[in-house]
Amino acid sequence: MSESEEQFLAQFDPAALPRVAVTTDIVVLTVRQGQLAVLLVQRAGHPFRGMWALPGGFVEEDEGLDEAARRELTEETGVVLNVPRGRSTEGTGESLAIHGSHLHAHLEQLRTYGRPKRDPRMRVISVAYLAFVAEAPHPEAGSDAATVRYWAIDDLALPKLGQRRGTKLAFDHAEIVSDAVERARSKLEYTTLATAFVDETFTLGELRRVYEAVWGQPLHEGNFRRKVLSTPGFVEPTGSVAPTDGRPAQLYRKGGATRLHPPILRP
Amino acid sequence: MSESEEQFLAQFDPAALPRVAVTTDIVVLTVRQGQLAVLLVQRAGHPFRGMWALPGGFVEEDEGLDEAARRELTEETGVVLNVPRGRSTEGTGESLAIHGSHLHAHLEQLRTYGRPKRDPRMRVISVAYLAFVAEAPHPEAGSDAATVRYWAIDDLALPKLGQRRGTKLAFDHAEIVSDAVERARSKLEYTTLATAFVDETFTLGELRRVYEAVWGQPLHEGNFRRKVLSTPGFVEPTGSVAPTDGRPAQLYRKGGATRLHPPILRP
DNA sequence: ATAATAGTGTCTCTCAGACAGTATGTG
DNA sequence: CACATACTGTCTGAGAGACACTATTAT
Repeated sequence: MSESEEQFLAQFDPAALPRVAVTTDIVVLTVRQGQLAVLLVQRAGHPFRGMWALPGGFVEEDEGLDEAARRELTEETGVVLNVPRGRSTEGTGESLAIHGSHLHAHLEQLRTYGRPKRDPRMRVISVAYLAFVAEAPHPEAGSDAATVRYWAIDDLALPKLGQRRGTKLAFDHAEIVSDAVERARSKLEYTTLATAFVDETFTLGELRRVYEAVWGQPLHEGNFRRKVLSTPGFVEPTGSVAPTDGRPAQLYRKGGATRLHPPILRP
Repeated sequence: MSESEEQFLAQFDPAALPRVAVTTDIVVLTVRQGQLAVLLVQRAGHPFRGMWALPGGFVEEDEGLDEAARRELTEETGVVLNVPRGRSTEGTGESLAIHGSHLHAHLEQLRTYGRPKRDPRMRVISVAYLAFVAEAPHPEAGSDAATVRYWAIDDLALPKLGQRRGTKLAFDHAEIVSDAVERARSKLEYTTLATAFVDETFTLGELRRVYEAVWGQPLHEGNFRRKVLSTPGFVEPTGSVAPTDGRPAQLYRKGGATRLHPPILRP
């Protein structure tokens, strides 16, 4: 009766448990042409062959969840995430490379989806991740996917956001993208993560257009500027300027702050 | 080469995938004696026998994740969650029964933990849930656990919250509880979920003490009252009063609002 | 009476929304 | 020049922090 832990572990039988698979799916969001967009792959194999889906796949034996998300993203889209230093469990900023060129990126866990019949192959639990990246050239397809491209959120059928027309996605990926967009909208209110959508240096106009694309509505330029500059650590001036369609603008880089106190609330 | 989806599914072999188990763990938070507290069970079997842990266990074959969380909670603590109507995928309010007496409750997914060696038995992915319940009598142990009790958060060793002294928890449960507390603190800022910690009718003093317990600092009574009453749909007066240690107080019930605009920010 | 909590009123400061106006580039 | 965008200044109203004061119970 009084069994040791070693004895217990030796006798433990994993085969007695239900057969489940664990996958990760990654929602890579970016802003391009003034619109919020998501990176999708067209499925080369069954199930849902030919339909558009989130990049993702099965988690391997001794692989962390974040690690699996990064690996699948690379395999299917060519997008490479470089982890700066250890601590892979939290949603801290990461650096992203596409075909060698380095950009900002942010990766965090979104939510886990486990409805029993969501995958026709077997019981699959999917841990969804959310990444914010700066605008980048269209990636190339990896080994597991036929085609890769960014889709504007407005061109997808996402019931939760009230968009019923548009391209239908595989599995429950429309729901996942919808949750990701809502998370992104909320994150922009309370954190400085808008800077993850722009290049390393950026103008306040570029930063404002990120907010406008994610929230889907125009912001007042002067008030936005006042708000951003009055929040310590949100952005720091670099001293250089960048040309625009009008007067050249000061360039800024991301500051040390992570959370916005007080937040910038959606209008 | 051009295989039908039926053929593909018939040939699909789940045994080729790594062997993984999926569990749910539930962080039940409540406020008792002015302190934020969490429901823990003392483990009756290996691994971590004798240590305190979150209620939870393996997800079964055709069972949704939310459903598994509720079932494990009941088996280990006697706490029964009644789902009001369908729609079990989102973090909407639910009703909770302990030994027959009904109370409010709220259940939502917290985050998924999947570090490769977090469970010595095998690779285990745990989907953690977060529940807010009103103060209730101590539950009784269920079949799978020796002892059940609420622990004040301040009496646990939670590194992320800066508490290094106190009871150590099994697995990575200290990290999970820490994340849950941070989520709860944040939710009280932006949502009306503080009402999930009190009875169906409550005084503004009781509601304020929820905020004070979760945030760990006193709030200004008059300003809190003004803020809550000026937010439409946060609370509605019932017309009756309740005795206190001083002047009797008006009773309120939860209103229809879910999110707070603008939020009540932590001091 | 005092203690304790509920509830009201008000001053001030910060800050967001609105808007006007100036600055500096391009065609 | 017109046009586009960057940037500055100011008015106003909403709301949070601080504080004083009144109300209603128990002991």
